[in-house]
Amino acid sequence: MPRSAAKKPPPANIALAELEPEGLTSEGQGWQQRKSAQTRVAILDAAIDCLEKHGYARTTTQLIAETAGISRGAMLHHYATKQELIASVIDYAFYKRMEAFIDRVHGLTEEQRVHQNAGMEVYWQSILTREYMATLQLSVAARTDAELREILLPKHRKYDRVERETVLAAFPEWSSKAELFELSMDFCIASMEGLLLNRDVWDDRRRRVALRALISAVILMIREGQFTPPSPEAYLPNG
Amino acid sequence: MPRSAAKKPPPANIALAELEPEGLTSEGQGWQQRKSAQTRVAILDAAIDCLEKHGYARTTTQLIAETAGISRGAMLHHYATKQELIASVIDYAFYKRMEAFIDRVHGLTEEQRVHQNAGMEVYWQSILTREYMATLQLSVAARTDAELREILLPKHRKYDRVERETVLAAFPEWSSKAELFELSMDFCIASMEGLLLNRDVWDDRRRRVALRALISAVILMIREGQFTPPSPEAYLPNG
DNA sequence: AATAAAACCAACCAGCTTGTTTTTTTCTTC
DNA sequence: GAAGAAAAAAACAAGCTGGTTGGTTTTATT
Repeated sequence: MPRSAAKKPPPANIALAELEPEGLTSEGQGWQQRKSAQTRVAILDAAIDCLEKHGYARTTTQLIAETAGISRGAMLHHYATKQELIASVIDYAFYKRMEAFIDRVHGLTEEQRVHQNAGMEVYWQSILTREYMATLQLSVAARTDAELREILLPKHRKYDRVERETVLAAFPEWSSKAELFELSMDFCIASMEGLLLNRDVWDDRRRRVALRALISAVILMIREGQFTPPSPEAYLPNG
Repeated sequence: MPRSAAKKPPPANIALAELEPEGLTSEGQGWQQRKSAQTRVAILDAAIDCLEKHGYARTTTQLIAETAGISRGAMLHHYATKQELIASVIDYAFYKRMEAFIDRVHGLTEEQRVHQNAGMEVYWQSILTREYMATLQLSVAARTDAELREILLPKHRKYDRVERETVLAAFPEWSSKAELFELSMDFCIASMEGLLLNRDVWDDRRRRVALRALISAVILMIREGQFTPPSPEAYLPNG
């Protein structure tokens, strides 16, 4: 029942390499440890599935165990409490998503990567994943759940930095304009998240058009240096 | 304990007027009906509070009743089931938010409204409300809760149309370019929602910069007609 | 081969949530 | 003023969740 264990491509940058989850490599020593790693990966993947399909509130330990194909007791042997499990899920989901992102970027041709701004499309792909949806569910839940927020927020802040480094490492030609690049990233992330949220209520055409507008806006922003608002702070009293 | 009942400004457009919630006017006939309306408003406001502060999953009937300052039995007298209550909350929150939006737009000078694009700032204000947050919580919950989705989705689609009409009615000069205006609205809504979600993890400056970039992008988009992406569909295989 | 440890499983308990039912209070109306 | 309806409160029943506990199988060690 355990799913295929995580592959091991060489970590693409230092910041990400440090975050590689432990105890999940199925190449280790004894049969027991290998089995244990497989089970853990199965549990984490099951948890991501549950988070994506049922949201944080309905992701019960029972449901995760069923999805993973093991008993609840077995699961609680590997992750004593739900908090512990969720913490591991956060790390696992982020690492897996970044890994996939890097893989996809490496799959681009130089032409696509530099001149066709395909990076944004790849990033959008990384947002359409189970892993990202699971993370988003946790983020929203954390907003109203102090306990979860205490676990998630520090990790989120750290991963925010690592994500910047990772993306910048994948597009080294922007290193000289790091600040502008990161502003564009922020803008891009926020907009794509919002787009993702409206997926259900908008039709396909509408989403496509909005996404195209977004990508165009970012390209323009990054080309021109920045937009020049007519009266910068005039209509931004608070927020 | 019941809060101040809803004021009654003349509805600003037809589509919105049809949606005015019933049974909430505290000017009606007998004392009992007035009291009943006050209690209902108190319950709905309490529910919005709870949704914003605790999320959908933790918004229990018990908690709503406590927040409203009444017993749970009293609440279930007015709204027999939780579904019924939530359905009313959706209507109430949307109507209240649109009402406030219209009020704020009417409060703008012609200079602000037309030449300074203050409409977007006003819209951002309407997103920073308890009502919007409560709605957002419901939206996210509905994604993984079939029962809730059946209640929310049709309302959401309807309100999406009404919102377009309402905003367009507030900015009639755009009627001739309705399609472009609505595309800009979509883009604006998605981006602001995403921005709202990242409120906790980003610092104040970062949010401000991203918001400014967003507003600038929309202004540019609406001025230039549309952005011209280098290769429109090239990097949009799916999504 | 025997002991220790890891992995796994099943049952239980306390707390909470929702919806129903019953009772009490308050207001309307004849 | 009294009967009846509406509103509010309280008590009850059934189901689910998370964490704990005790027991069983499998693997590692000596």
